[in-house]
Amino acid sequence: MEEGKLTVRSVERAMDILLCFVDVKELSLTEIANKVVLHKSTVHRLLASLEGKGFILRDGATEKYRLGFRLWELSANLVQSDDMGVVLLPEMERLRDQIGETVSLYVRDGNERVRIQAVQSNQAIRRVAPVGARMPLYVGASSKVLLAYADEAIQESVLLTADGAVGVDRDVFLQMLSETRKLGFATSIEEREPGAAAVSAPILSRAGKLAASLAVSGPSNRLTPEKMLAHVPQILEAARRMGTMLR
Amino acid sequence: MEEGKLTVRSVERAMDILLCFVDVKELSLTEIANKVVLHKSTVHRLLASLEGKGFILRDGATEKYRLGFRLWELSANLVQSDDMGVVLLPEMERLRDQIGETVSLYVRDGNERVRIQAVQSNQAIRRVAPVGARMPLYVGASSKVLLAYADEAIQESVLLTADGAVGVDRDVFLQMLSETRKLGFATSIEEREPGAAAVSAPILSRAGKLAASLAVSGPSNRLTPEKMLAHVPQILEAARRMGTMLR
DNA sequence: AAATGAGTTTCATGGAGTGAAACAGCCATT
DNA sequence: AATGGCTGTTTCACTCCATGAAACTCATTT
Repeated sequence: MEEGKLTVRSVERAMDILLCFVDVKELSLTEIANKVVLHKSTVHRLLASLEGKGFILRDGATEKYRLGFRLWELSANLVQSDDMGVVLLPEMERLRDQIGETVSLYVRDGNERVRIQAVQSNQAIRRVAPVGARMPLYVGASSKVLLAYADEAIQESVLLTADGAVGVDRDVFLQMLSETRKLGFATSIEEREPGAAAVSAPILSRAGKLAASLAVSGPSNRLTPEKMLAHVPQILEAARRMGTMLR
Repeated sequence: MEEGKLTVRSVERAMDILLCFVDVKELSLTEIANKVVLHKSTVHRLLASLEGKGFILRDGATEKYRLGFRLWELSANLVQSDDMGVVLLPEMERLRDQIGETVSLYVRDGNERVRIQAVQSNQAIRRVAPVGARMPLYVGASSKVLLAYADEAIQESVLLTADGAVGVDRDVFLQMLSETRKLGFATSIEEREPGAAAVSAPILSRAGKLAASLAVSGPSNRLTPEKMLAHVPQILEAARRMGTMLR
C-alpha cells in the first residue's frame, strides 16, 4: 500500500509526540523518544519547538514534559456535536476498512432514528441506505441502542407507537433494552429488512451522554452471527474512540 | 535579544497554523497562508501533515479547514487548575521581565490567602516572601481582589474576623470591594507591610470563575503610585492570558 | 472564451533537520 | 572521592528533505 505522501516529516513526528500524551499525563524525554522511536536529540529539538509555541510545557518539579496551555485556547474552537458526521467520518472509514461492511451512524430524533452518516462496504453485495433516511425506533440494532440509553420517558413513548404497529410485549421490550445496556451493544438479524443483519454500539460523549449509535450492517448470509460477534470488540473500540471526540 | 534557537522551523510553522484557529472556526488555505505569511504550497504541505495526524480536518461542505478531533483526545489530559502554579509560571516570568518587579500568584483558602507561586524581581532591593506563605484576607491588594470576586458569604465571614482585628468599617469595606470589581484591579501601599506596595488583578478562568489573583509588588519608593498605574494594562493583559489557560 | 482565483502538484536548489557522539549534571553505588 | 549509570543538552558534518516559484487543474466569473 503506497501512501500518497506530500507531507512534512518533522511535523508528523512532532504530532506523534503530542499524541504520546493521549493517555499519559507526563513523560520524560527518553520515554517519549522510546515511544516514537526517534533519537533523543531529535525528540529534544522537536519538544523545544513545541514548547516554544506553548503546546508542551515542563513541570517545574518533576522536570517532565506535559501538554501545554495553548491546547486550551484551541479547544474552544473544536468541532461540536452537530459536526458529528464530519468528525467521525475518518473513524468510520477505518472501521469499514477493518471489517469490510457498511458502517452507519444514527441519532435519535423524536420517535425515529435518522442516519446522519454512512460509509458503504466496497464489497459487491452491499446494503444501500441513504444518509438522512429515517426509520422507526423500535426495530433494528441501532434502535435498540438508541433507546436503551435514552430516558425512560422516551422509551415509554416509543412503546406506545410501537404497540399499535407491531405486537411487542412491553416486558419483553424493556428486558431487551436492559440486556442491551448490560452487553453494551445490540444485534439484529432480518429485523428491519429481510436479508439484512446489523451490530450496533452506543457512542457515548465525553460527558457520558448518548450521542449516537454506530452500526455495522450487511447481508445476513455474509454477516453471520459468528462474524457479528467477532466484530464486536472492534466496534466497541471504535465507538469508544469516537465518543472521546465529542463534547 | 538573541534567542537560543535549537528548534525545528517547519514544526513552528505548523503550530502557527494551528494557532490561526484560536478565534476562528474555519479558514481556507489562502486565508491561512496570508495569516502566517507563507507561500500557498508550503501551507498546503503543512496542512496535509496536520490533517494526516487528525489535528486538522476539512469540512466536507465548505472545503475549508478546521481543527481536528485529535485535539479532543489530547484535551482530556490537559493541565488542571491544581497545576496552576506550573502552568502560569512562564507567563509570570514574562510579566516580571516586562515590569522588573516581583510577581506573585495567590489563591484564597478559607479566610486566608496563600501564595502558590512567585517569581522574584532580579533587582537589588526586592521583597522576599516564600511560596506557601499565608496571609490574612482583609489587607493587601491581592486580598481585595480575591475577596471582591468571591461569594458574599465569604466576604461576610472575613468581615467578621477582620472586625475584631482591625477597625474596618463594614460599609467602607464593601465599597472598596465594589470599587475593585469596577476597576478590575486593586492596589495597596504599605498596607500589609511597611515600605511595600502592590498591584493585583484577578485571574478569571475560562468559565469566568475567579481562579487566583496575580500581584506585582515591590518597595513603595520604587513602585510609586504612578508606576503602579502605568503597569496596570500589562498586568491586566497578563491576567487575561493566564485565565485562558485555566479550566 | 478569456480571465480570475481557488487548491494542488512538480521540481531544482541549498538550507535545514538529522542522529551519532560528546558533554554536562545528578544520584546511587563502590 | 571516585565510579558508573542515568538523565537532558549541545555540537557538528552530512545529506536529505522542506522549500517556494512556477506550472497545472478545475470552477466560477466577466
